[in-house]
Amino acid sequence: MLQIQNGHPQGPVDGHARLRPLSDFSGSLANRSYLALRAAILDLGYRPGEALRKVEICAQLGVSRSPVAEAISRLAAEGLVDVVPQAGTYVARFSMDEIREGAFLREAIELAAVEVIAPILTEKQLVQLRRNLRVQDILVADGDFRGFYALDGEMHELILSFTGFKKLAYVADTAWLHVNRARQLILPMPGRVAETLEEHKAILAALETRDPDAARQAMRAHLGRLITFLEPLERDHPEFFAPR
Amino acid sequence: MLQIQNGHPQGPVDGHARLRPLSDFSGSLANRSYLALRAAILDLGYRPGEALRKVEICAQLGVSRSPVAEAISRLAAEGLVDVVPQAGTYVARFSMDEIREGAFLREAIELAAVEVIAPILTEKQLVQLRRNLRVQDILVADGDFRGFYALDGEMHELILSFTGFKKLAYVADTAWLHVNRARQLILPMPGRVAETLEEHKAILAALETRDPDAARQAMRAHLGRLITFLEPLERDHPEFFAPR
DNA sequence: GCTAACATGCTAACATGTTACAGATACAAA
DNA sequence: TTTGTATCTGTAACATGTTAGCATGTTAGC
Repeated sequence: MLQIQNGHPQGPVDGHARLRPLSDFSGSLANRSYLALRAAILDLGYRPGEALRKVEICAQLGVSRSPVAEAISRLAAEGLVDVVPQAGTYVARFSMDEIREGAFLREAIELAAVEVIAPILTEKQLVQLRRNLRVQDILVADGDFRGFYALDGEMHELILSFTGFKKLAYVADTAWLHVNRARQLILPMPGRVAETLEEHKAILAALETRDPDAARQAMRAHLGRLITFLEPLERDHPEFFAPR
Repeated sequence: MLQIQNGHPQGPVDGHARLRPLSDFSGSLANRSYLALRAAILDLGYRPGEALRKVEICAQLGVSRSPVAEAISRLAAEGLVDVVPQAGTYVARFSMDEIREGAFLREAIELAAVEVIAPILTEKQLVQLRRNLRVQDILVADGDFRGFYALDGEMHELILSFTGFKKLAYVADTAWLHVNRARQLILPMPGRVAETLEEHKAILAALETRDPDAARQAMRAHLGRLITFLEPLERDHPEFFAPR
Protein backbone atom coordinates (compact mmCIF):
# COMPACT_ATOMS: atom_id res chain seq x y z
CA MET A 1 0.00 0.00 0.00
CA LEU A 2 2.55 2.53 1.08
CA GLN A 3 6.07 2.28 -0.18
CA ILE A 4 8.62 2.77 2.51
CA GLN A 5 11.87 3.23 0.72
CA ASN A 6 14.68 3.48 3.13
CA GLY A 7 15.13 2.45 6.71
CA HIS A 8 12.36 2.22 9.21
CA PRO A 9 13.19 5.03 11.63
CA GLN A 10 11.90 4.58 15.12
CA GLY A 11 11.89 1.15 16.69
CA PRO A 12 9.92 0.23 19.78
CA VAL A 13 9.91 2.98 22.36
CA ASP A 14 10.07 0.83 25.43
CA GLY A 15 9.57 -2.61 23.97
CA HIS A 16 6.58 -3.67 26.02
CA ALA A 17 3.49 -2.86 28.03
CA ARG A 18 1.71 -1.14 25.20
CA LEU A 19 -0.79 -3.93 24.74
CA ARG A 20 -3.62 -4.47 27.14
CA PRO A 21 -4.01 -8.12 28.16
CA LEU A 22 -6.37 -10.28 26.12
CA SER A 23 -8.56 -10.82 29.16
CA ASP A 24 -9.77 -7.24 28.70
CA PHE A 25 -11.54 -8.31 25.51
CA SER A 26 -13.94 -11.00 24.41
CA GLY A 27 -14.38 -13.34 21.50
CA SER A 28 -11.87 -15.53 19.74
CA LEU A 29 -8.17 -15.10 20.34
CA ALA A 30 -7.91 -13.56 16.89
CA ASN A 31 -10.62 -11.04 17.69
CA ARG A 32 -9.08 -10.18 21.05
CA SER A 33 -5.65 -9.77 19.51
CA TYR A 34 -7.21 -7.48 16.93
CA LEU A 35 -8.89 -5.32 19.55
CA ALA A 36 -5.75 -5.11 21.68
CA LEU A 37 -3.58 -4.08 18.74
CA ARG A 38 -6.18 -1.68 17.42
CA ALA A 39 -6.52 0.05 20.78
CA ALA A 40 -2.75 0.36 21.10
CA ILE A 41 -2.42 1.84 17.61
CA LEU A 42 -5.26 4.32 18.11
CA ASP A 43 -3.76 5.43 21.43
CA LEU A 44 -0.46 6.00 19.65
CA GLY A 45 1.11 3.37 21.91
CA TYR A 46 2.58 2.15 18.65
CA ARG A 47 3.85 5.14 16.76
CA PRO A 48 3.19 5.74 13.07
CA GLY A 49 5.99 4.22 11.00
CA GLU A 50 7.03 1.83 13.72
CA ALA A 51 7.57 -1.83 12.82
CA LEU A 52 5.26 -4.43 14.34
CA ARG A 53 7.27 -7.44 15.46
CA LYS A 54 4.96 -10.38 15.28
CA VAL A 55 6.95 -12.69 17.52
CA GLU A 56 7.19 -10.00 20.17
CA ILE A 57 3.44 -9.44 20.01
CA CYS A 58 2.80 -13.16 20.26
CA ALA A 59 4.96 -13.38 23.34
CA GLN A 60 3.29 -10.38 24.94
CA LEU A 61 -0.22 -11.65 24.29
CA GLY A 62 0.64 -15.26 25.03
CA VAL A 63 -0.74 -16.65 21.80
CA SER A 64 0.68 -18.21 18.66
CA ARG A 65 1.17 -16.48 15.34
CA SER A 66 -2.13 -17.54 13.79
CA PRO A 67 -4.50 -15.25 15.68
CA VAL A 68 -2.03 -12.39 15.49
CA ALA A 69 -1.71 -12.89 11.73
CA GLU A 70 -5.46 -12.65 11.32
CA ALA A 71 -5.60 -9.58 13.54
CA ILE A 72 -2.94 -7.88 11.45
CA SER A 73 -4.69 -8.72 8.20
CA ARG A 74 -7.84 -7.04 9.54
CA LEU A 75 -5.85 -3.99 10.58
CA ALA A 76 -4.34 -3.89 7.11
CA ALA A 77 -7.82 -3.95 5.57
CA GLU A 78 -8.73 -0.92 7.69
CA GLY A 79 -5.55 0.84 6.70
CA LEU A 80 -4.12 1.04 10.20
CA VAL A 81 -1.02 -0.97 9.23
CA ASP A 82 0.92 -1.39 6.02
CA VAL A 83 2.09 -4.89 5.21
CA VAL A 84 5.10 -5.16 2.95
CA PRO A 85 5.12 -8.74 1.62
CA GLN A 86 8.02 -10.84 2.83
CA ALA A 87 9.54 -7.83 4.53
CA GLY A 88 7.62 -6.38 7.43
CA THR A 89 4.54 -4.77 8.89
CA TYR A 90 4.50 -1.11 9.84
CA VAL A 91 2.03 1.09 11.67
CA ALA A 92 0.53 3.34 9.02
CA ARG A 93 1.60 6.95 9.09
CA PHE A 94 -1.01 9.63 9.08
CA SER A 95 -2.06 10.91 5.74
CA MET A 96 -4.07 14.08 5.47
CA ASP A 97 -5.67 12.65 2.35
CA GLU A 98 -6.94 9.66 4.27
CA ILE A 99 -8.16 11.87 7.08
CA ARG A 100 -10.05 14.06 4.62
CA GLU A 101 -11.46 10.99 2.93
CA GLY A 102 -12.63 9.55 6.23
CA ALA A 103 -14.25 12.84 7.13
CA PHE A 104 -15.94 13.01 3.73
CA LEU A 105 -17.31 9.50 4.01
CA ARG A 106 -18.58 10.03 7.50
CA GLU A 107 -20.18 13.30 6.52
CA ALA A 108 -21.91 11.60 3.60
CA ILE A 109 -23.27 8.90 5.89
CA GLU A 110 -24.41 11.16 8.70
CA LEU A 111 -26.01 13.71 6.41
CA ALA A 112 -27.98 10.96 4.70
CA ALA A 113 -28.91 9.59 8.12
CA VAL A 114 -30.31 12.79 9.60
CA GLU A 115 -32.10 13.47 6.36
CA VAL A 116 -34.06 10.23 6.49
CA ILE A 117 -34.70 10.11 10.21
CA ALA A 118 -35.76 13.74 10.70
CA PRO A 119 -39.33 13.23 9.44
CA ILE A 120 -39.89 9.93 11.20
CA LEU A 121 -38.24 10.28 14.62
CA THR A 122 -40.39 8.93 17.44
CA GLU A 123 -40.89 10.83 20.68
CA LYS A 124 -39.00 8.05 22.46
CA GLN A 125 -35.99 8.56 20.22
CA LEU A 126 -36.05 12.30 20.78
CA VAL A 127 -36.10 11.64 24.52
CA GLN A 128 -32.95 9.54 24.17
CA LEU A 129 -31.21 12.37 22.35
CA ARG A 130 -32.35 14.97 24.87
CA ARG A 131 -31.14 12.85 27.75
CA ASN A 132 -27.77 12.37 26.08
CA LEU A 133 -27.45 16.12 25.59
CA ARG A 134 -28.31 16.89 29.19
CA VAL A 135 -25.47 14.61 30.29
CA GLN A 136 -23.15 16.32 27.82
CA ASP A 137 -24.10 19.63 29.45
CA ILE A 138 -23.11 18.35 32.86
CA LEU A 139 -19.83 16.85 31.68
CA VAL A 140 -18.82 20.10 30.00
CA ALA A 141 -19.65 22.02 33.18
CA ASP A 142 -17.46 19.58 35.11
CA GLY A 143 -14.64 19.86 32.59
CA ASP A 144 -14.72 16.09 32.01
CA PHE A 145 -13.48 16.06 28.43
CA ARG A 146 -12.98 12.33 28.24
CA GLY A 147 -16.55 11.71 29.33
CA PHE A 148 -17.77 14.32 26.89
CA TYR A 149 -16.07 12.63 23.95
CA ALA A 150 -17.71 9.36 24.95
CA LEU A 151 -21.16 10.96 24.97
CA ASP A 152 -20.36 12.72 21.71
CA GLY A 153 -19.68 9.36 20.12
CA GLU A 154 -22.82 7.93 21.65
CA MET A 155 -24.95 10.70 20.21
CA HIS A 156 -23.70 10.09 16.70
CA GLU A 157 -24.20 6.36 17.21
CA LEU A 158 -27.78 6.96 18.35
CA ILE A 159 -28.55 8.99 15.27
CA LEU A 160 -27.18 6.30 12.97
CA SER A 161 -29.05 3.56 14.82
CA PHE A 162 -32.33 5.39 14.33
CA THR A 163 -32.05 4.69 10.61
CA GLY A 164 -32.59 1.02 11.47
CA PHE A 165 -29.45 0.06 9.57
CA LYS A 166 -27.12 -2.06 11.63
CA LYS A 167 -23.74 -1.85 9.94
CA LEU A 168 -23.87 1.87 9.25
CA ALA A 169 -22.23 2.74 12.55
CA TYR A 170 -19.44 0.28 11.85
CA VAL A 171 -18.71 1.79 8.44
CA ALA A 172 -18.81 5.30 9.84
CA ASP A 173 -16.46 4.31 12.68
CA THR A 174 -14.03 2.64 10.31
CA ALA A 175 -14.00 5.74 8.15
CA TRP A 176 -13.40 7.82 11.24
CA LEU A 177 -10.53 5.66 12.54
CA HIS A 178 -7.75 7.78 11.12
CA VAL A 179 -9.40 10.92 12.35
CA ASN A 180 -9.66 9.49 15.84
CA ARG A 181 -6.02 8.54 15.85
CA ALA A 182 -5.03 12.00 14.72
CA ARG A 183 -7.28 13.54 17.36
CA GLN A 184 -4.98 12.14 20.05
CA LEU A 185 -2.51 14.80 19.03
CA ILE A 186 -4.90 17.65 19.72
CA LEU A 187 -5.23 18.84 23.28
CA PRO A 188 -8.86 19.35 24.21
CA MET A 189 -9.59 23.05 24.29
CA PRO A 190 -12.35 24.12 26.69
CA GLY A 191 -13.63 26.69 24.23
CA ARG A 192 -13.90 24.14 21.45
CA VAL A 193 -15.74 21.69 23.68
CA ALA A 194 -18.34 24.33 24.55
CA GLU A 195 -18.74 25.12 20.86
CA THR A 196 -19.18 21.44 20.05
CA LEU A 197 -21.92 21.19 22.63
CA GLU A 198 -23.73 24.13 21.00
CA GLU A 199 -23.46 22.43 17.61
CA HIS A 200 -24.93 19.26 19.07
CA LYS A 201 -27.81 21.26 20.47
CA ALA A 202 -28.40 22.81 17.07
CA ILE A 203 -28.59 19.33 15.52
CA LEU A 204 -31.16 18.23 18.05
CA ALA A 205 -33.14 21.42 17.57
CA ALA A 206 -33.23 20.84 13.84
CA LEU A 207 -34.31 17.25 14.33
CA GLU A 208 -37.13 18.42 16.61
CA THR A 209 -38.51 20.52 13.80
CA ARG A 210 -38.45 17.33 11.67
CA ASP A 211 -37.04 19.32 8.77
CA PRO A 212 -34.58 17.15 6.78
CA ASP A 213 -32.81 20.12 5.22
CA ALA A 214 -32.35 21.91 8.51
CA ALA A 215 -30.98 18.72 10.06
CA ARG A 216 -28.54 18.28 7.17
CA GLN A 217 -27.41 21.85 7.53
CA ALA A 218 -26.83 21.56 11.28
CA MET A 219 -24.94 18.30 10.91
CA ARG A 220 -22.86 19.67 8.07
CA ALA A 221 -21.92 22.73 10.10
CA HIS A 222 -20.84 20.48 12.98
CA LEU A 223 -18.71 18.07 10.97
CA GLY A 224 -17.29 20.85 8.84
CA ARG A 225 -15.90 22.62 11.89
CA LEU A 226 -14.18 19.48 13.12
CA ILE A 227 -12.02 19.08 10.07
CA THR A 228 -10.68 22.61 10.38
CA PHE A 229 -8.98 21.63 13.62
CA LEU A 230 -7.25 18.70 11.97
CA GLU A 231 -5.76 20.52 9.01
CA PRO A 232 -2.90 22.17 10.96
CA LEU A 233 -1.73 18.80 12.26
CA GLU A 234 0.43 17.98 9.27
CA ARG A 235 2.43 21.16 9.89
CA ASP A 236 2.66 20.64 13.65
CA HIS A 237 3.55 16.95 13.65
CA PRO A 238 5.25 16.19 10.34
CA GLU A 239 7.04 13.18 11.82
CA PHE A 240 3.78 11.24 12.00
CA PHE A 241 2.81 11.92 8.42
CA ALA A 242 3.73 10.01 5.32
CA PRO A 243 6.16 11.87 3.08
CA ARG A 244 4.40 13.29 0.08
CA MET B 1 -23.30 -13.12 13.04
CA LEU B 2 -26.29 -15.03 11.86
CA GLN B 3 -27.66 -17.81 13.98
CA ILE B 4 -28.46 -20.88 11.97
CA GLN B 5 -30.54 -22.98 14.22
CA ASN B 6 -31.47 -26.14 12.54
CA GLY B 7 -30.09 -28.10 9.66
CA HIS B 8 -28.20 -26.69 6.73
CA PRO B 9 -30.42 -27.58 3.79
CA GLN B 10 -28.82 -27.78 0.41
CA GLY B 11 -25.37 -29.24 -0.05
CA PRO B 12 -23.16 -28.74 -3.11
CA VAL B 13 -25.08 -28.83 -6.34
CA ASP B 14 -22.54 -30.60 -8.46
CA GLY B 15 -19.52 -30.69 -6.19
CA HIS B 16 -16.99 -28.97 -8.41
CA ALA B 17 -16.11 -26.66 -11.26
CA ARG B 18 -17.62 -23.59 -9.66
CA LEU B 19 -14.28 -21.99 -8.91
CA ARG B 20 -12.19 -20.41 -11.59
CA PRO B 21 -8.52 -21.42 -11.42
CA LEU B 22 -6.18 -19.26 -9.41
CA SER B 23 -4.20 -18.43 -12.51
CA ASP B 24 -7.09 -16.16 -13.54
CA PHE B 25 -6.20 -13.83 -10.68
CA SER B 26 -3.15 -12.06 -9.33
CA GLY B 27 -1.55 -11.38 -6.01
CA SER B 28 -0.88 -13.67 -3.09
CA LEU B 29 -2.50 -17.08 -2.94
CA ALA B 30 -4.77 -15.73 -0.21
CA ASN B 31 -5.84 -12.85 -2.40
CA ARG B 32 -6.41 -15.07 -5.40
CA SER B 33 -8.41 -17.54 -3.33
CA TYR B 34 -10.48 -14.63 -2.07
CA LEU B 35 -11.19 -13.38 -5.57
CA ALA B 36 -12.07 -16.84 -6.87
CA LEU B 37 -14.47 -17.51 -4.00
CA ARG B 38 -15.97 -14.05 -4.19
CA ALA B 39 -16.63 -14.35 -7.90
CA ALA B 40 -18.23 -17.76 -7.43
CA ILE B 41 -20.48 -16.49 -4.64
CA LEU B 42 -21.53 -13.38 -6.57
CA ASP B 43 -22.33 -15.51 -9.62
CA LEU B 44 -24.48 -17.72 -7.41
CA GLY B 45 -22.18 -20.65 -8.26
CA TYR B 46 -22.39 -21.22 -4.55
CA ARG B 47 -25.99 -20.86 -3.52
CA PRO B 48 -27.12 -18.89 -0.47
CA GLY B 49 -27.27 -21.16 2.56
CA GLU B 50 -24.89 -23.69 1.08
CA ALA B 51 -22.00 -24.94 3.20
CA LEU B 52 -18.47 -24.08 2.14
CA ARG B 53 -16.23 -27.13 2.49
CA LYS B 54 -12.77 -25.87 3.14
CA VAL B 55 -10.92 -29.08 2.30
CA GLU B 56 -12.81 -29.38 -0.96
CA ILE B 57 -11.96 -25.78 -1.83
CA CYS B 58 -8.30 -26.37 -0.98
CA ALA B 59 -8.19 -29.39 -3.26
CA GLN B 60 -9.91 -27.54 -6.07
CA LEU B 61 -7.62 -24.54 -5.87
CA GLY B 62 -4.53 -26.60 -5.17
CA VAL B 63 -3.47 -24.69 -2.05
CA SER B 64 -3.33 -25.39 1.65
CA ARG B 65 -5.85 -24.23 4.22
CA SER B 66 -4.00 -21.05 5.25
CA PRO B 67 -4.76 -18.87 2.21
CA VAL B 68 -8.30 -20.22 2.03
CA ALA B 69 -8.82 -19.42 5.70
CA GLU B 70 -7.74 -15.83 5.15
CA ALA B 71 -9.95 -15.55 2.10
CA ILE B 72 -12.94 -16.77 4.06
CA SER B 73 -12.28 -14.38 6.90
CA ARG B 74 -12.34 -11.51 4.41
CA LEU B 75 -15.58 -12.75 2.92
CA ALA B 76 -17.02 -12.95 6.41
CA ALA B 77 -16.03 -9.32 7.05
CA GLU B 78 -17.93 -8.32 3.92
CA GLY B 79 -20.93 -10.34 4.99
CA LEU B 80 -20.83 -12.73 2.03
CA VAL B 81 -20.40 -15.78 4.27
CA ASP B 82 -21.44 -16.59 7.81
CA VAL B 83 -18.88 -18.41 9.92
CA VAL B 84 -20.25 -20.49 12.79
CA PRO B 85 -17.31 -21.22 15.08
CA GLN B 86 -16.36 -24.88 15.31
CA ALA B 87 -19.25 -25.82 13.09
CA GLY B 88 -19.08 -24.56 9.54
CA THR B 89 -19.07 -21.76 7.04
CA TYR B 90 -22.15 -20.98 5.00
CA VAL B 91 -22.81 -18.72 2.07
CA ALA B 92 -24.89 -15.86 3.43
CA ARG B 93 -28.51 -15.82 2.43
CA PHE B 94 -29.94 -12.68 0.96
CA SER B 95 -31.51 -10.28 3.35
CA MET B 96 -33.67 -7.47 2.08
CA ASP B 97 -32.53 -5.41 5.05
CA GLU B 98 -28.92 -5.75 3.99
CA ILE B 99 -29.79 -4.96 0.41
CA ARG B 100 -31.62 -1.82 1.49
CA GLU B 101 -28.73 -0.88 3.73
CA GLY B 102 -26.24 -1.34 0.93
CA ALA B 103 -28.37 0.76 -1.37
CA PHE B 104 -28.70 3.46 1.29
CA LEU B 105 -24.97 3.60 1.89
CA ARG B 106 -24.16 3.71 -1.78
CA GLU B 107 -26.71 6.43 -2.35
CA ALA B 108 -25.24 8.46 0.49
CA ILE B 109 -21.77 8.16 -1.02
CA GLU B 110 -22.72 8.88 -4.61
CA LEU B 111 -24.95 11.82 -3.73
CA ALA B 112 -22.14 13.36 -1.72
CA ALA B 113 -19.76 12.68 -4.59
CA VAL B 114 -21.76 14.33 -7.35
CA GLU B 115 -22.46 17.24 -5.03
CA VAL B 116 -18.78 18.01 -4.52
CA ILE B 117 -17.59 17.32 -8.04
CA ALA B 118 -20.34 19.13 -9.94
CA PRO B 119 -18.86 22.60 -9.47
CA ILE B 120 -15.26 21.57 -10.09
CA LEU B 121 -15.38 19.07 -12.95
CA THR B 122 -12.72 19.66 -15.58
CA GLU B 123 -13.48 19.57 -19.27
CA LYS B 124 -11.27 16.48 -19.52
CA GLN B 125 -13.36 14.66 -16.95
CA LEU B 126 -16.57 15.59 -18.74
CA VAL B 127 -15.08 14.19 -21.94
CA GLN B 128 -14.46 10.88 -20.18
CA LEU B 129 -18.06 10.74 -19.06
CA ARG B 130 -19.38 11.66 -22.50
CA ARG B 131 -17.25 8.99 -24.13
CA ASN B 132 -18.46 6.40 -21.66
CA LEU B 133 -22.06 7.34 -22.38
CA ARG B 134 -21.58 7.12 -26.13
CA VAL B 135 -20.34 3.55 -25.71
CA GLN B 136 -23.32 2.78 -23.50
CA ASP B 137 -25.53 4.03 -26.30
CA ILE B 138 -23.95 1.63 -28.76
CA LEU B 139 -24.12 -1.33 -26.40
CA VAL B 140 -27.80 -0.75 -25.73
CA ALA B 141 -28.45 -0.51 -29.48
CA ASP B 142 -26.63 -3.84 -29.90
CA GLY B 143 -28.52 -5.43 -27.03
CA ASP B 144 -25.24 -6.25 -25.26
CA PHE B 145 -26.54 -6.18 -21.67
CA ARG B 146 -23.40 -7.60 -20.14
CA GLY B 147 -21.28 -4.94 -21.75
CA PHE B 148 -23.74 -2.28 -20.70
CA TYR B 149 -23.54 -3.32 -17.05
CA ALA B 150 -19.76 -3.12 -17.24
CA LEU B 151 -19.91 0.42 -18.62
CA ASP B 152 -22.56 1.31 -16.04
CA GLY B 153 -20.16 0.26 -13.30
CA GLU B 154 -17.35 2.17 -14.97
CA MET B 155 -19.38 5.35 -15.08
CA HIS B 156 -20.13 5.24 -11.36
CA GLU B 157 -16.48 4.45 -10.73
CA LEU B 158 -15.42 7.46 -12.80
CA ILE B 159 -17.69 9.77 -10.84
CA LEU B 160 -16.32 8.54 -7.53
CA SER B 161 -12.74 8.80 -8.74
CA PHE B 162 -13.26 12.46 -9.66
CA THR B 163 -13.62 13.27 -5.96
CA GLY B 164 -9.92 12.40 -5.66
CA PHE B 165 -10.68 9.93 -2.87
CA LYS B 166 -9.18 6.54 -3.49
CA LYS B 167 -11.01 4.13 -1.24
CA LEU B 168 -14.46 5.55 -1.88
CA ALA B 169 -15.09 3.23 -4.81
CA TYR B 170 -14.09 0.24 -2.71
CA VAL B 171 -16.50 1.15 0.07
CA ALA B 172 -19.30 1.79 -2.39
CA ASP B 173 -18.62 -1.53 -4.11
CA THR B 174 -18.60 -3.43 -0.85
CA ALA B 175 -21.89 -1.85 0.12
CA TRP B 176 -23.24 -2.80 -3.28
CA LEU B 177 -22.07 -6.43 -3.10
CA HIS B 178 -25.32 -7.85 -1.84
CA VAL B 179 -27.26 -5.88 -4.39
CA ASN B 180 -25.07 -7.21 -7.17
CA ARG B 181 -25.57 -10.76 -6.03
CA ALA B 182 -29.30 -10.28 -5.91
CA ARG B 183 -29.23 -8.70 -9.34
CA GLN B 184 -28.20 -12.04 -10.83
CA LEU B 185 -31.75 -13.19 -10.20
CA ILE B 186 -33.26 -10.45 -12.34
CA LEU B 187 -33.32 -11.01 -16.04
CA PRO B 188 -32.21 -7.91 -17.91
CA MET B 189 -35.23 -6.25 -19.39
CA PRO B 190 -34.59 -4.27 -22.58
CA GLY B 191 -37.02 -1.56 -21.46
CA ARG B 192 -35.28 -1.13 -18.15
CA VAL B 193 -31.87 -0.92 -19.78
CA ALA B 194 -33.04 1.87 -22.05
CA GLU B 195 -34.48 3.69 -19.04
CA THR B 196 -31.22 3.31 -17.18
CA LEU B 197 -29.37 4.83 -20.09
CA GLU B 198 -31.71 7.84 -20.01
CA GLU B 199 -31.08 8.24 -16.28
CA HIS B 200 -27.35 8.16 -16.90
CA LYS B 201 -27.74 10.86 -19.52
CA ALA B 202 -29.72 12.96 -17.07
CA ILE B 203 -26.90 12.66 -14.54
CA LEU B 204 -24.34 13.80 -17.08
CA ALA B 205 -26.59 16.65 -18.18
CA ALA B 206 -26.92 17.82 -14.59
CA LEU B 207 -23.16 17.61 -14.09
CA GLU B 208 -22.63 19.68 -17.23
CA THR B 209 -24.67 22.49 -15.69
CA ARG B 210 -22.32 22.25 -12.66
CA ASP B 211 -25.31 22.51 -10.35
CA PRO B 212 -24.75 20.35 -7.24
CA ASP B 213 -28.44 20.12 -6.38
CA ALA B 214 -29.46 19.12 -9.89
CA ALA B 215 -26.74 16.47 -9.90
CA ARG B 216 -27.93 15.13 -6.56
CA GLN B 217 -31.47 14.99 -7.82
CA ALA B 218 -30.55 13.14 -11.00
CA MET B 219 -28.42 10.63 -9.15
CA ARG B 220 -31.07 10.11 -6.50
CA ALA B 221 -33.69 9.45 -9.18
CA HIS B 222 -31.40 6.89 -10.79
CA LEU B 223 -30.51 4.95 -7.66
CA GLY B 224 -34.05 5.19 -6.32
CA ARG B 225 -35.43 3.45 -9.39
CA LEU B 226 -32.96 0.61 -9.06
CA ILE B 227 -34.12 -0.46 -5.62
CA THR B 228 -37.73 -0.73 -6.78
CA PHE B 229 -36.72 -3.61 -9.01
CA LEU B 230 -35.12 -5.44 -6.12
CA GLU B 231 -38.00 -5.29 -3.66
CA PRO B 232 -40.10 -8.03 -5.36
CA LEU B 233 -37.20 -10.48 -5.16
CA GLU B 234 -37.97 -11.66 -1.65
CA ARG B 235 -41.40 -12.76 -2.82
CA ASP B 236 -40.16 -14.36 -6.04
CA HIS B 237 -37.16 -16.20 -4.61
CA PRO B 238 -37.87 -16.84 -0.92
CA GLU B 239 -35.49 -19.81 -0.88
CA PHE B 240 -32.50 -17.49 -1.16
CA PHE B 241 -33.57 -15.23 1.66
CA ALA B 242 -32.92 -15.61 5.36
CA PRO B 243 -36.02 -16.51 7.35
CA ARG B 244 -37.36 -13.53 9.19
C1' DG C 1 -43.09 -44.28 22.20
C1' DC C 2 -40.33 -40.72 24.33
C1' DT C 3 -36.42 -38.61 26.39
C1' DA C 4 -31.68 -38.15 27.68
C1' DA C 5 -26.90 -39.68 27.90
C1' DC C 6 -23.42 -40.86 24.96
C1' DA C 7 -20.53 -41.67 20.80
C1' DT C 8 -19.19 -40.08 16.32
C1' DG C 9 -17.96 -37.14 12.46
C1' DC C 10 -17.01 -32.80 10.87
C1' DT C 11 -15.49 -28.16 11.42
C1' DA C 12 -13.14 -23.75 12.76
C1' DA C 13 -9.60 -22.21 15.66
C1' DC C 14 -5.13 -22.51 17.05
C1' DA C 15 -0.09 -24.00 17.13
C1' DT C 16 4.02 -24.72 14.78
C1' DG C 17 7.25 -26.19 11.10
C1' DT C 18 8.91 -24.66 6.33
C1' DT C 19 9.76 -21.76 2.31
C1' DA C 20 10.83 -17.93 -0.42
C1' DC C 21 11.44 -13.27 -0.96
C1' DA C 22 12.78 -8.22 0.30
C1' DG C 23 16.23 -5.49 1.95
C1' DA C 24 20.51 -4.57 4.19
C1' DT C 25 25.39 -5.27 4.23
C1' DA C 26 29.90 -6.43 2.54
C1' DC C 27 32.85 -6.47 -0.84
C1' DA C 28 34.72 -6.55 -5.55
C1' DA C 29 35.27 -4.15 -9.79
C1' DA C 30 35.43 0.09 -12.38
C1' DT D 1 33.87 7.39 -5.00
C1' DT D 2 30.62 4.78 -7.45
C1' DT D 3 28.43 0.74 -9.10
C1' DG D 4 27.22 -3.83 -9.37
C1' DT D 5 27.00 -8.39 -7.27
C1' DA D 6 27.00 -11.96 -3.73
C1' DT D 7 25.59 -13.17 0.69
C1' DC D 8 23.09 -13.09 4.80
C1' DT D 9 19.17 -11.99 7.87
C1' DG D 10 14.56 -11.32 9.12
C1' DT D 11 10.00 -11.50 7.70
C1' DA D 12 5.42 -12.69 5.62
C1' DA D 13 3.36 -16.32 3.30
C1' DC D 14 2.33 -20.87 3.18
C1' DA D 15 1.78 -25.89 4.77
C1' DT D 16 0.35 -28.98 8.12
C1' DG D 17 -0.39 -31.07 12.72
C1' DT D 18 -3.48 -30.54 16.96
C1' DT D 19 -7.43 -29.18 19.82
C1' DA D 20 -12.00 -28.42 21.04
C1' DG D 21 -16.84 -27.26 20.03
C1' DC D 22 -21.11 -28.11 17.49
C1' DA D 23 -24.54 -31.10 15.13
C1' DT D 24 -26.29 -35.45 14.58
C1' DG D 25 -27.19 -40.32 15.06
C1' DT D 26 -27.51 -44.01 18.33
C1' DT D 27 -28.48 -46.30 22.26
C1' DA D 28 -29.85 -46.73 27.19
C1' DG D 29 -33.37 -45.71 30.47
C1' DC D 30 -38.08 -44.96 31.54
